[in-house]
Amino acid sequence: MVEESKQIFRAYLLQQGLKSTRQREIILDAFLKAPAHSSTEDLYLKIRRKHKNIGYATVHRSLKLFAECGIAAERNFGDGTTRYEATHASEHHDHLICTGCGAIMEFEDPKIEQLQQQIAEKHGFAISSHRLELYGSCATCLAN
Amino acid sequence: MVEESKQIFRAYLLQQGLKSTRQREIILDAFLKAPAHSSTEDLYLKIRRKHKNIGYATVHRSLKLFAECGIAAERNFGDGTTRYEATHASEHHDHLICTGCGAIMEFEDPKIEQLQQQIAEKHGFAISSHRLELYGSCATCLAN
DNA sequence: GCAAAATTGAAAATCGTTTTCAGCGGGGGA
DNA sequence: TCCCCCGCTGAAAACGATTTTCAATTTTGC
Repeated sequence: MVEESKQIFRAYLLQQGLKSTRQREIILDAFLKAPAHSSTEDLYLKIRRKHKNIGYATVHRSLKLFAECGIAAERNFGDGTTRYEATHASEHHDHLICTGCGAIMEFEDPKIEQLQQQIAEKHGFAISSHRLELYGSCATCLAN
Repeated sequence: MVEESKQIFRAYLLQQGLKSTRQREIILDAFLKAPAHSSTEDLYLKIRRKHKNIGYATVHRSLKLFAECGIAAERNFGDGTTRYEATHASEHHDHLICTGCGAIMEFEDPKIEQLQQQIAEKHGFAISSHRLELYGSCATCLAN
């Protein structure tokens, strides 16, 4: 899956007349290894540890590129920072977010997707994407 | 419904030891009359037309208060600005957002809510709120 | 009315994000 | 291979929305 993402990204660069650079490879590697839902800052700090000369702006620009070519998805859970998630061709999924400890869990439900489709049709609407987030307390936080 | 919201707000102020002021009443009035999904800026400019001496910060602070006491809900549709929506004890609803013209439509679907509940239970999770947004093209934009 | 405490408005600070710009570097063509 | 064009980079500055600061003002309980 990681290799596939890399190939998609490289193909995208080629197709768009963009260049393959050392930095982009480093950032791509770091991104694909990082935990899902990392922020630009998270990733920047992580990369910074090994590569002192890579700038925040470059990390930011690379993440935008990843999102453009489809190997990453931007997420926004309302805490003011944008997070990125590798999509590596996986099924779409939604999120459960614990407002107590900040834990983020993923789930998918075809039935909900299907109902969304029906609602859109009823409004003459063509869905291109959606977001569904459930906020509350996770099992661990409930136990305390 | 408007009256009910006003009473909830006033009760909240009292309960929290906060003060009822001319500005808060003006902003509350304007908020309850404004279109759903107005931004702080929208509301500020609207109020500014009649009350030249009410500051942006006060509008902002009041909206936060409205959200705190439950008569308003913060929304964030990914365009970088926070929008507020009067809840006046209405049923919960979700949003269809047209990425072409920016139109925002509302819908509700008890079946989806129910499925969400089931998913949460499966993960030992207690939902306190959720958001569901469908992005795409509205009927009008599709016709063009 | 008085005093204590909260509120206000303007301005400044802050936060994450995005752009600028001068120098660097990739890679196609000679 | 060597150029050269043009995209890329990093640091810093710009940006836009949000939040805080602070001195003056207003509200509220007594």
